[in-house]
Amino acid sequence: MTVRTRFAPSPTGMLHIGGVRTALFSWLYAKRHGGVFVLRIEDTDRERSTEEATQVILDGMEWLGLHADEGPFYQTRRMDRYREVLEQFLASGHAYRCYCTKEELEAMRARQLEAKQKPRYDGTCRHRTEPRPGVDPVIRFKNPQEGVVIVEDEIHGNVRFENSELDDLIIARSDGTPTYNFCVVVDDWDMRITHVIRGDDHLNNTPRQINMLKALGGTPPKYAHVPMILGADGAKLSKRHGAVSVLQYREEGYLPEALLNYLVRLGWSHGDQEVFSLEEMIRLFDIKDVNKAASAFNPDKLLWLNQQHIMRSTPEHLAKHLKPHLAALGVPVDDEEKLAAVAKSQQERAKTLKEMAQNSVFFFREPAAYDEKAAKKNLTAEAKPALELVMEKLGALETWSAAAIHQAVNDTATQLGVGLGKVAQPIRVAVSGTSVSPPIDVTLEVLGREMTLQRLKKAVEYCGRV
RNA sequence: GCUCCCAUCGUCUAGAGGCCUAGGACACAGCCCUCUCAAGGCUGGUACGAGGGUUCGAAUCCCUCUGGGAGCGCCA
Repeated sequence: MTVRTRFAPSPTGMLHIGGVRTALFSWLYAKRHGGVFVLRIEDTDRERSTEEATQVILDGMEWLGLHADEGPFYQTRRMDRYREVLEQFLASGHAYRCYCTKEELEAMRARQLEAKQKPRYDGTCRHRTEPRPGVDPVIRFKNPQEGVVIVEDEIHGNVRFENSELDDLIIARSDGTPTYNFCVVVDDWDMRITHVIRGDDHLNNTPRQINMLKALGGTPPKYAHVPMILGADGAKLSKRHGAVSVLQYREEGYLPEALLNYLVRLGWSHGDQEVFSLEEMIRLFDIKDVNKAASAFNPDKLLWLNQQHIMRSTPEHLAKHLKPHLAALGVPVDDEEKLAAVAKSQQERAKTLKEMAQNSVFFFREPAAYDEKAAKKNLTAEAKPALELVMEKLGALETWSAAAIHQAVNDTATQLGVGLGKVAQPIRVAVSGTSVSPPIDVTLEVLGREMTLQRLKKAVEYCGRV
């Protein structure tokens, strides 16, 4: 049987890393088993669902590369099917119309809470035969009152629920629209989902869903309820630490594979390995190995992993992702070859693409001004002779290569009887405007002879002025 | 309140009875390397929530407690 998994977010809030992780687990599981990954948008709550949130889900999945093999399906377009099953349940006696008013329900709830009981519907309308005038009924599922439901969970093992703990849940509102738990069951069955991988906040819903599925004549899929992600402070994920739109991570300069790597390691591991390529994740990941306990989101480790992935990337891959960040800084680049060379020179010293872009602007545009401290320390009268000499040597170079540049810089230091730093640092400030850049030979090579000499000339003049 | 879930360094985790004087990673501190920043290397501190069992032996199995989380909506 082909493995079929699904990711079924509701577009009521922003897609954040918690959702992305369950999506990733489902996607990985499908890929690993040569299965099918389905995307379904659960938008039955017309009040709270937004176009914007739907778009974030679609864009986020696209950016991360978690492509759906089927879908996106929208629940709002499946209303006819839900109505059909509703009628079927009503006809077969698996469901009934309930005429209890909201006020009555609230009163019942208050009484039960008062008596320190679990609030639940008491089944008043189970045997009602006549409609109640003036009340638009809801439809309730007639849950079995005896016996147990065993949820066979890939992560938690068998979890046992007494049917006597469950009540008759509402599956259609008084306006006739179906509710979440019901739609999920119909959809998962219709879409022939074999593995339901979702947050463990749904574990308690599962026995009801299994009961409805059985009423539908279906057989339960495999379940895997994955632990939730907590904020860095160990509390529930909030906007302060990670509960932001996934797209935020793109803006901040994270590589999609780095975010995925971070997320896959939350609650899952493979020996001591920390860095995983996408291929390794697919090959090594198994839902059975996922931990049961919730885990806290650690931005520092995500940052470190991003750097690891940047270091391991090909310059071309980096260039592709770096480009929009440079553009955002007002530096549109069309020289792909130079962009790749820049990325290569920076990939060992940037934790994010945003940072890389900021530190790479000087390769394309002359700095408006020198960093004050850097200039004061390095563009001094003492540095002037070094800059003049190295400028002369660089100008005379036959080939403009890192090796040749390295030689020229070294020779300058030797000739002047000073350390390499006394020559390299002033050059660095001269060309980049700051005291930080890739190794000076590489920097100059990528920058090109023309811009190098031009900026050195300016620096020499600057040294003369102070 | 009731039901269900969970519990190893600050954080992510390894550990499926002896290999554990508990390993790795992030972060932190120090040192080395060094043209800057990084990267890399080395060193260091910090953890099995508590109490009972079972066993020759328990982080690992069982029970109780404690602590945390989820669900109990005409939300998803």
